[in-house]
This record gives sequence, C-alpha cells and structure tokens, in this order.
Amino acid sequence: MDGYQWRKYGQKVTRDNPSPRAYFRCSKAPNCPVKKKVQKSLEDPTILVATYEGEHNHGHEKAEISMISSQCEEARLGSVHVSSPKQIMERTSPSMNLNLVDNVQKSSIQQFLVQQMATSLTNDPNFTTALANAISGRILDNANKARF
DNA sequence: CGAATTTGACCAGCGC
DNA sequence: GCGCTGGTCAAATTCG
Repeated sequence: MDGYQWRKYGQKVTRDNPSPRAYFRCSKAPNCPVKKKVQKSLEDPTILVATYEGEHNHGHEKAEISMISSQCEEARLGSVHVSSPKQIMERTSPSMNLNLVDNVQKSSIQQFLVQQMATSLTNDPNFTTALANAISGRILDNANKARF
C-alpha cells in the first residue's frame, strides 16, 4: 500500500523473473490512467519493486508520505543483513532511481517528486536519524523474530 | 450484499 | 503463419 487505492487486475509470471508480477490500476478514479506493476527484485527477492506508469489525474493527499514508508518497508525487508543506517540510505536511494529510470520517458512529475523526496530525505538529518532509528528498531525486531 | 482479488482465457506484438 | 511472451479482461470466488 502506498497511499493510493489500487485494484489488482492481473498477474503473470514473466520469463526474466521467476516470481509472478502483479498488475494494478488506480481504483480511486475510474478515469485515472495510472498503472503499476509489482514484482520481486531480481537481486534481492525480499525486495518488492513497483513500477509506476502514467500520472494520477486526481488528488494524492498522503501519497508522498506513504511512498516514503513504502520505501522504508523496502529498506526494512531488503537490508536485514546490514548494520549501518547509512548503508540503508544508500540502498534505498538507488532503488528509487531504478524505479524512476523506467518511467523517465513517461512521467517527469513523479520523477521530480521522488527526486525531491530523496533529496530532502537525505538532506534532513533529523528525518534521516529518525528513519534510521525506526528502521534499526524494526531490523532488530525482525532479526530477533527470525532468529528465535 | 457490494467491493476486491484470483485466475484462466484472451489478445496483440514480435521473432523465427 | 506459428508460437512465445507480456498485458488485459472478466467470471468466479473471497472478504468485509
């Protein structure tokens, strides 16, 4: 979940990626042209990569914040083996860019948005620390659960 | 009971 | 023209 209301309309297992890929459309507005593909990362199967196509033509109140938390989720799931919060940020940002390069020719608005988000995230020491703390806490929690 | 998800069928594009 | 592959549709099913 990333702040929008998505309706799943299909699922396929692709050739280049053994894990099934899911197709989502925005169910908030019927005329919304935005589409979303979700599949597991080739590199790290614990990470879910979401590819956005198009732009929402309706309001997206908390979408940005929710997107951040979805990236947090990625970091939490994908970085259980790293110990330094800095590494988490370094892992998180490239995955954002990876998602973006796929959409560069289609939408520049959300690219700019996420770009801004990533910049403000990494430039704001308070948020970075808070985020790192939150993630570290969850990592420890997760690791404990996994170990015991 | 309505909305969302699942899942196989269907379709279009592409390479051989 | 045929088969493979990615994307979408829609009926059935599940869930709130």
